[in-house]
Amino acid sequence: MSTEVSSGLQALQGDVFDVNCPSRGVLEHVTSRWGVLVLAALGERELRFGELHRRIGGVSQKMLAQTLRALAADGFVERTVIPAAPPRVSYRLTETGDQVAAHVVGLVGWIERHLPAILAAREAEPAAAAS
Amino acid sequence: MSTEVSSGLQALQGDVFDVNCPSRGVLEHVTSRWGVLVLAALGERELRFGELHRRIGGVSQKMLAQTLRALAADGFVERTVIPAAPPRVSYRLTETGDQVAAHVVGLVGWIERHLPAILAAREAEPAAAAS
DNA sequence: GAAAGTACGTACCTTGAGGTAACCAACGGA
DNA sequence: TCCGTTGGTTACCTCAAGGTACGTACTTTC
Repeated sequence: MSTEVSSGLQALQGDVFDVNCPSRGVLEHVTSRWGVLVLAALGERELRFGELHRRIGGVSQKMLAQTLRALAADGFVERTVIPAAPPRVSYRLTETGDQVAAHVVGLVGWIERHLPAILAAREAEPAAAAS
Repeated sequence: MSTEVSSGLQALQGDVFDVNCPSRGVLEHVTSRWGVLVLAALGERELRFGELHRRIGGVSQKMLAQTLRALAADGFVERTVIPAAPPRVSYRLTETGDQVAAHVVGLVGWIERHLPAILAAREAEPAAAAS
């Protein structure tokens, strides 16, 4: 078990292999379809809502807002409202957000660099590519 | 555009921010709900189907098989059948799989270690935790 | 001889992720 | 005066992710 309180002491860390561990939730926010891309985009620099929307191809405003809310709730992203004529909102990574984003950017970068090799392997193998 | 063939030259790498880039598919296999956990589990050592099933809390046999098929198709996981009485099947990371898994393990490990801090931040903030 | 373990495949059904579209409020510009 | 921009929210609907359950084929164990 993980992060047990019942025994009187907090676990020092989580265990993603445990179904009930709250780390599962955090992991799913971070590795969600749009969560990864938001973190990767904000890993480059601070961005406004519209900029994020344009940067991440295919996101709807709804999902972008929802993803940002989840990441903000976990303390990875900070939301700043610039009180201007049409109020502009800026998003940047927090200190902890910067650390997760570093891992995410590393993963994403690896995939981008090795994409040709992966694609080649796909066609070579007779295995079915589902999902 | 990414991995363009129409112009006569293969792009050297993908771009996850492009909706049509095939890296999106690979990324979603790797960061899928069970994909992350399978890679993390196999990052520790080679495992049989049943062992994976027991290790990863909450997976159904169906999803485990499906996830393994997708990861095998991308060339991250190698399937080995041991021709025994009830044929046993073993799964291990390929060389490229080992590299992605390293990133995934790093990310997962970071989350596990920082879980208490994240949970504390969640409660401190008034933001709504959705999804 | 019945039950259980191993490694799935498949049919069926539910849930929720996620898309579309409309609406809002405030302001600047034509 | 009406339109467009910014950053959303909300309602509605669809489709696929994913769970449950059962079948299979062969073997060991009780």
